[in-house]
Amino acid sequence: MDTVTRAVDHDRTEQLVRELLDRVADKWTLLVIDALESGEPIRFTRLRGTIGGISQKMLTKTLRQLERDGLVTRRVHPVIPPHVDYTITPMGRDLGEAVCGIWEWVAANAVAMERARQEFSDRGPDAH
Amino acid sequence: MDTVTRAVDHDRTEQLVRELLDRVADKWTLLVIDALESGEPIRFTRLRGTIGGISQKMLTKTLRQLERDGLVTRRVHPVIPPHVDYTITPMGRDLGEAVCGIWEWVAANAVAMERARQEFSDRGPDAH
DNA sequence: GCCTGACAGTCACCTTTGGCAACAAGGCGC
DNA sequence: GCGCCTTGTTGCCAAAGGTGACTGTCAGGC
Repeated sequence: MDTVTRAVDHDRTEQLVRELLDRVADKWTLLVIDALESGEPIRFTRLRGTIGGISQKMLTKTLRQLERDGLVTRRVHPVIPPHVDYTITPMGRDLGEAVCGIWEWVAANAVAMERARQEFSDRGPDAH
Repeated sequence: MDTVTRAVDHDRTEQLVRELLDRVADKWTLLVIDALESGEPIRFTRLRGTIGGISQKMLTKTLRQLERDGLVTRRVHPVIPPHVDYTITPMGRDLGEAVCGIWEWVAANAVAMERARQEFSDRGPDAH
C-alpha cells in the first residue's frame, strides 16, 4: 500500500468518522442508547415513557437509524395489537460504555457549569 | 435533608443533566472541543479551517455557548485587523477527555457500522 | 489618494428539521 | 357496530441551521 492509497483511506475514514459523529452526537440517540443499556428488550411505548419528552416521530426515526447502523435489534411480534421490542446489540452496548464518560462528566460538572453561566450573565451586559 | 428535598434535588439535577446533554450532544460542539483540546490558543479563522465544513454563523454561536458555559476562554486583542483567540478551560478539557471515548468508539466501529448499514439496505427492500 | 485585502463577525433569506395532532390497521370486549 | 389497544405514518407549522452578502478598520500596493 503506497502513501497515496493510505492518504485516500485516511480521508475516507475521516469522512466516515465525521458522518458517524453526526449520527451519534444527537440528544435522542444518546438517551435511547442509555435507556436500552440494561440489555433487556423494551417496547416502544415503554421506551417513550422512560425517556420522556420525545415525540413518536423522533423515537421512530432514531430507532430506525440505530437499527440501520446495527446498534439495536428490532423484533416484531405479529400480533394485534402490535408488539415491537428493541434490544441493544454488543456494538451498541460498547457505544453506551463510551458515552458513559459524558454522562459522568455532565453529572460531575453540572453545578460548576451553572455557576459559570451565572458569572457570564453577570458580567455579560457590559462586557458585550 | 429529608427525602422530599432529596427527591427535588434529584429532579433538578436530572433536568440540568438533560439540559447540558442537549447543549453538549451537538456535532459542532464536539468538533470544536476536539480542535481546541491541545490547549493552545487558536484564532477564529484557523479554527474554522481545522474543523472544516462549519459556517461562520455556527462557529460563532458554538463558541459563544462554550464561553458562556465556561468551557473555553475568549480573548480579544484590540488590534487591526482584529485578533481573537480561543483557549480551552480545564473543565472543557475534562469534557474533551470524556468525549475521547466516543471518538475511539467511532474510529473502532466505523467499518463494522458501514457493513451493518450495507446488510440492512440489502435485506431492507423486502423486510420493510 | 484610492483600492484592495485581512479578520471577526452580523444580517437577511431560504431550506431542513422537529414537535403536535390526526389518522391507519385490525382483532376484541361490550 | 363502536371504540380501544399499540406502533407507527402523514400533514402542518414553528424553529433551527446553512448560505452568501455586508460591515468596520487600517496596512500596504499602485
